[in-house]
Amino acid sequence: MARRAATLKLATFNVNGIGTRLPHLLGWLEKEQPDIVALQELKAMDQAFPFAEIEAAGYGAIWHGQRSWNGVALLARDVEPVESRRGLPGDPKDEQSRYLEAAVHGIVVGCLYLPNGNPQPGPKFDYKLKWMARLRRHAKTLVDIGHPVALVGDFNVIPTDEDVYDPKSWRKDALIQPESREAFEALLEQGWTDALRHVHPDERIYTFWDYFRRHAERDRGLRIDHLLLNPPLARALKNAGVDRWVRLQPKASDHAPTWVTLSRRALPSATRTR
DNA sequence: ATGGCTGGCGACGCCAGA
Repeated sequence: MARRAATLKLATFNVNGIGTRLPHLLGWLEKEQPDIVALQELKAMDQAFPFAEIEAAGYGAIWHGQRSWNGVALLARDVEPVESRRGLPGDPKDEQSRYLEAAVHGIVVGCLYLPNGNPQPGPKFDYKLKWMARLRRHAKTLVDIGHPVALVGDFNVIPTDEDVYDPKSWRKDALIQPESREAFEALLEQGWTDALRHVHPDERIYTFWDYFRRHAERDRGLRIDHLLLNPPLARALKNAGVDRWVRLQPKASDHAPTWVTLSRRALPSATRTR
């Protein structure tokens, strides 16, 4: 029997259309073997989610689709995620599929697709800021529960000028506005660790490159996909990175899978025994 | 300062993304 790896790999990947990107997703799962995966921008209704192919790859899954836009999912190697929440609390009229939460391998994982907010100013930017306020309220209930929690996904926020190849060219964009950054900062101040920045404090490291001017090949990108860890989970953090090779493939998503590895020994025993 | 690419939708151009 194969010995279990000492680390657990948790990743987030905005696929920009699960239909078009299924071959990329399956190729990446096969090569990198993540244990937990949060997906965003399925751009597909529930019945179009390719569960058979994902299950054949060795993953259990839950998903929350939507016609044309949005859509989030959680995958777990060898097990079924145990859903704890579908939709962000705080606005019963919000119809957009942007939040899904589950217990997976002993960790509570919130998968989120934060609104883009462009153009700003305007109603879409207002929606973004309101959504971030709701996320902060919900995150506050999770950060101190004394159990490992991760909030991961496409946050659509460039936290600092070190997280963008050219801040000037993004000056008017919703992703870089002071209000967006302050809301993200306020979230971190609850006690969350920005895992990628924690592991790489001084490096330029991007998770998104737009489709223009060969920006991916020239590594002119943004860091907007984040993995936030609460204190019990941050203690288990071993490494973090971006699978940029996925972005350099033909017909790729504009985002790359972004991940952390976690020491199983530093996690509660439930994650080590079955 | 602007436009450049891409996916989904549903029938060729439009909306949304970031």
